Amino acid sequence: MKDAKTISRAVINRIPKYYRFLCGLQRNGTQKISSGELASLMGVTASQIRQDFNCFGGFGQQGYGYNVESLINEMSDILGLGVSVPMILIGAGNLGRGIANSLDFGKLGFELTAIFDSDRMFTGLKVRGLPVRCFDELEEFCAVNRPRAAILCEQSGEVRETVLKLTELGIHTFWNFTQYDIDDVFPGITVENVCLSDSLMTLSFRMKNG
Amino acid sequence: MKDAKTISRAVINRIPKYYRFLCGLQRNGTQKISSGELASLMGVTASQIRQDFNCFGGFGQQGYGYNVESLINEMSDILGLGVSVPMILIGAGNLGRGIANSLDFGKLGFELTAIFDSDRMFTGLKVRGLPVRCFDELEEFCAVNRPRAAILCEQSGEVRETVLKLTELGIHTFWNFTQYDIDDVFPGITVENVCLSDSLMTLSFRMKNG
DNA sequence: TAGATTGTTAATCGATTAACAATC
DNA sequence: TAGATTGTTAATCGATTAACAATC
Repeated sequence: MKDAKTISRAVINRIPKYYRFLCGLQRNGTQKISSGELASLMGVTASQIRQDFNCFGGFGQQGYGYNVESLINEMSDILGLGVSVPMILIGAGNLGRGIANSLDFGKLGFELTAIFDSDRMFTGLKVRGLPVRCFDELEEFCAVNRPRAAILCEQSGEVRETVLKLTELGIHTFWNFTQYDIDDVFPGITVENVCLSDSLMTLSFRMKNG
Repeated sequence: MKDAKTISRAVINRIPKYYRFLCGLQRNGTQKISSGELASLMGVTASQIRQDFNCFGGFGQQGYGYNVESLINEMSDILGLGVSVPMILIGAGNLGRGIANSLDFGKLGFELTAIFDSDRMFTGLKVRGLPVRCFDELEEFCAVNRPRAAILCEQSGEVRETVLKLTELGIHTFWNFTQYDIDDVFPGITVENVCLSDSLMTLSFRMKNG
């Protein structure tokens, strides 16, 4: 296996899709698959699949193909899905509640352990069984429970301040749904920006120009 | 301006980000900006900005730079934000409600006109002022109101059937939040897949291997 | 005119695809 | 052994960056 740091973003972004399709195959009872079969199923090239898989090691058997179950296990290990990282949600508005309630964090390598909102209107509201906490509790909660990742769903423009604060409290991984890009703002943090309005604007472009 | 169909996906995906930063500059009262200044603000290269802008036409003035307001207007036109396309939401679960309530569709080139859910438990519930309708009403609603785009937030695996049905009812543009990729499944449709669990898995990988 | 900055061509870089030897 | 399919190298393709002439 290559050093994980050298694997390109393009490859990494494809791994979850492989994982998803392989899980679907397993549910159908498929036990082996060749790169060619998987390629036509997923609408990609067999070359790309073999190149991608070989970033992580030789999972296949020449003349035979890939064993679905062991491939799933490898992918799960690569993605770190078996390691449960405590994660908090910042922002209990519509989008925050929607995300908290709609994902199976346990299957994705995380555990949602707390929800915070600066607006006291939300304090005490139960979201997915967790009480919404006010910001005053943040420091103590982090000291005691040591969350290591945060979902950012704030509406306000205080995102940079929030990230700085959370970084000081030991959180260095951010799943960012706010309007504000935080790539590379602070060295050493890991960020995934999901800008839904950008996504909808590209759809608008493609619909109206396609 | 190049033919829109020849513009690469990489460029299209960057346009909303330019638009977002330019709107921020305008709010600060900035009237002109050079590709170099914008580049350092956004953390990209000036070359890339000039290449991207020139896919759509020469917006700048040599020796001066770009006028922020006219650039915003051009971007808005390119993205089609001024044209309001009627859009419906399929699936009024947690994620569907979160998305319906958290976006300003009017500013993004769409108008949310109806919400449908196959589960009658939701029927009549008001989401963002719109009543959730049952699937029986879908055909008549489309015949009368002619929506042209749909947000897919179903939990079930019936997504392909839903897309086929909507296609027959005149909807060819899909913003897809389900687990099921629908690229190229039906010819002539425009799809933007947003797989949140894929996004979280890539974050898991990068956190745990970075 | 001199300085600045664009628009555009050329060079580089990286990612994808094709080809094929290795091998099960 | 013969057939199939991987792992991996080489070729192609596309996207990004650098360079610079055009021009405001």
